[in-house]
Order: sequence, then structure tokens, then C-alpha cells
Amino acid sequence: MQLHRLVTFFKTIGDPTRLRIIKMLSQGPLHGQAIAGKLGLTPATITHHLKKLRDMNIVCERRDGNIIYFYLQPSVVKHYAYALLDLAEQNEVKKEMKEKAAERQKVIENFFTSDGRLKNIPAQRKKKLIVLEHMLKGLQPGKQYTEKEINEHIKKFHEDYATIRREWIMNNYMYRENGIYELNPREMWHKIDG
Amino acid sequence: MQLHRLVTFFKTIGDPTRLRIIKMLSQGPLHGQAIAGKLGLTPATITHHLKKLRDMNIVCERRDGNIIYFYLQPSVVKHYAYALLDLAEQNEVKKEMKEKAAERQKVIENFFTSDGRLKNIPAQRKKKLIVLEHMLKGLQPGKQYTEKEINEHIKKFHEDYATIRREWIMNNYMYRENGIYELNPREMWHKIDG
DNA sequence: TATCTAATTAGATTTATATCAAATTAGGTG
DNA sequence: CACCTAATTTGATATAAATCTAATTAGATA
Repeated sequence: MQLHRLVTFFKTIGDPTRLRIIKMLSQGPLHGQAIAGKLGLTPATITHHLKKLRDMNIVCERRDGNIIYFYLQPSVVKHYAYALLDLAEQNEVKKEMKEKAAERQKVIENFFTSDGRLKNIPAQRKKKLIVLEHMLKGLQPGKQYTEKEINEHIKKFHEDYATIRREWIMNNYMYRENGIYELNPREMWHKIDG
Repeated sequence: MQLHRLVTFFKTIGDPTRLRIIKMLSQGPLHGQAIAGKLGLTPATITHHLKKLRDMNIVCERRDGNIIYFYLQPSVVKHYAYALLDLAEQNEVKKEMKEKAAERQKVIENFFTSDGRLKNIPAQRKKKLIVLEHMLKGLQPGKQYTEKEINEHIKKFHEDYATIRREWIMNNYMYRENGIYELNPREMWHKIDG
């Protein structure tokens, strides 16, 4: 959603008369004179406001005989309300992601040497998963690997390739079939099924 | 939420400069001069806008040394976004309730005579419940009734008081203890536990 | 077609407000 | 204390917009 549209929308509903019209129409459709009567304003003024509301698709109209009924469009209002929610939450989502990334980075710095080799496998499950995922880098999703290729890859990080390989399988990062290994899709990772 | 506060809030964020400030602050706190620089406006103008944002508690400030950092308050923004959602949904909620009431009324007209007696018990569960609830009118919650009193009450609607009474119990509208009957609270109605 | 009513447009007035330049204040730091 | 910088206040200006009255248009109906 472009900023300009948001501004125009909020400017539109940031007026006592128009917000009262919206509230009234949320109870059901009304025609111009009825609105004017309830608000104690002239029809001309109501037209002025309805034009703005129509321009933003907040209300629509339907003629019935000689009078025109104005309807609120709740879906449009909701749409902007959600956009506002996004704007407010952007902050928190990004902050959370940043914090997680920082935490992962710290674990990696703790358990790998400066030249990128694994010192030891963490005992805490959470940290172990971070370490295991880190070592997946360089393996391509969808590609099939022989056991030897997998072992060679692991040896770049640690001598005990058998343990790492077993952990990868156990934590669902990859699966083996007929001696061939392949990465699982990300959404399956570390969901260990009984 | 009073209308006036909503109007003031939306008027406040219905301005391009202020919405840009909000968007910027959603990425993290900034000080006045930084905001002025990024927007190409003078510090005086930024102060003007920040005052409005502060008045609505959309931002708060914290001094660090010589400069003041301005923080977005996402919870406040979210609060108003939800209020706007409510406003838009009011319509639909009420409409739904109206429709339900109309449906109930139709069922009651179908199954009761014009002088208020039950013609027969509906076969469809949904309609049966409506009919059973209708006949509860006149019984007071919290009051204890003898079986005879219950039967007399039912007879105003239908001769077969035994069936109706059994249905009331089965569908959790009331319970019996030592031959004494009492209405269950509404929230327990027709939750049949195995 | 003539007429009636609801809605809109046009024009005028008044109020609100976004912006800046310049002066002032507030709080640190030498 | 003197000084420095960020923020605020003040006052001026220009623009936007809410409202009204009066005139006009659009549609329906007799």
C-alpha cells in the first residue's frame, strides 16, 4: 500500500462529520437528507463529505425510486485498518527477526573456530539445531548426494561425519533412500515425528 | 472509544509528513535532526509534527546525552487500528444477529399457533432447540421449581409435558436434583456432554 | 411534457494548519 | 561559568477545507 493512499484515507476519516457518517452507515444505508437531518447540516455539506467518502470507496450508492441510498463498504475500511496494523507491527516483526539472527550468530561464533570448523556439538537442543543448520550451507535443495559426498562436505567442518550425518537425518533436515541423500524442504526441518 | 479521540487520531496520521515519520520510526528510534534531514524539512516543522504525535501518544521520547530520541508506540497505533476494525465490522455483526433473530421468529411462527400453543416438536435439531428455548420464557434463572410446577408451565404450550421436560434436561437447559428443577446458565445451553 | 424532490455544483466565508525564519530555551560539556 | 547544540516557541504566510446560501441538475412520476 502506497503511503499516499493511506494518508488520503486517514485524512478522509479524520473529520468528525465524516466519521459520524461512517458510524451511522455502519448501522445500515441512509439517504442524503436523512444524514443531513440527523447531523443538523445542510444537504450541500453532506454531498461535500459523501464525495470524499466515495472517492475513497468508503461508501457506495444505489438509487431506489427518487432517493439515493448510501452504503458503507466495510471491506474497504477493514483493508486500511489492516494496513495500519502492518505499519505498527513492522517494527516488532523486524526487531524479532533481528534478535533471532543475532542469537544464531552468537551461537555460531561460540561453536565454530575463526576458520569455520566446528569445535564440538552443543548439548542444548536449540543450539545444536543452529549448528546443524549452519553446516547445511553449500548443500543444494533438490540435489541428490552419495553418502561419500555428504561425508566429504561434513569433513570441512568436523572429523566425526557419522554423528553429524545421523543428527541431520534424526532432525529431519534430510532423508536417505537407497544410499542416496537429499535435503528436505525447509518447512519439515526439525519436526521429529514419533 | 469515543468518536472524538478517533477523529483526532486519524487527523493526526492523515498527514503525509506525520505518516512518513511514523513509518521511519517503525524501523527504529531517531532524533529530531535526523528526521528533519531525511524529510528535507526544518527542525521547527518536525517539532510541530512531533508535538501532535506525542499528544496522541503515538511517539514518546528519551533523552540520551544531548539528543532526544523519538520512539514509535506500536501498541497505541494498533489500538486505534482495532477500533477502526470494530467500526467497520459493527455493521456485519449486527446484521448477523438480526438475521438470526428473524430466522428464529420464522421458526416460532411456524411451530406455534397464533394463541401461542406448540403444534408439534420439530424434527430438525436446530429448529427443535429454538422451540425449546421459546418455551423457557417465564421461567426464572436461579429459581427452584417442583416437577409439578414445571409440568404446569409446559402445559400452557403443549399437553405432552413429559417429552418437553425430558428434552430440556437432555439439551442442558435445566437440571434435576432430588426432584427439584432449576435452569442452567445460558452459556451451558445445548452443550450436550457425553 | 410539466412538475416535484433529492442531489449536486458554484461561490463566498471562515477556520484550521503546514511550513519557515528567527528568537529562545533546555541540557550537556569544556 | 561560558559555550555549544538540539529542541522548542513565536510570529508570519500560504494553503487546504468545512460550511453555508443560492442556483442548477438529474430522475422519477403524474
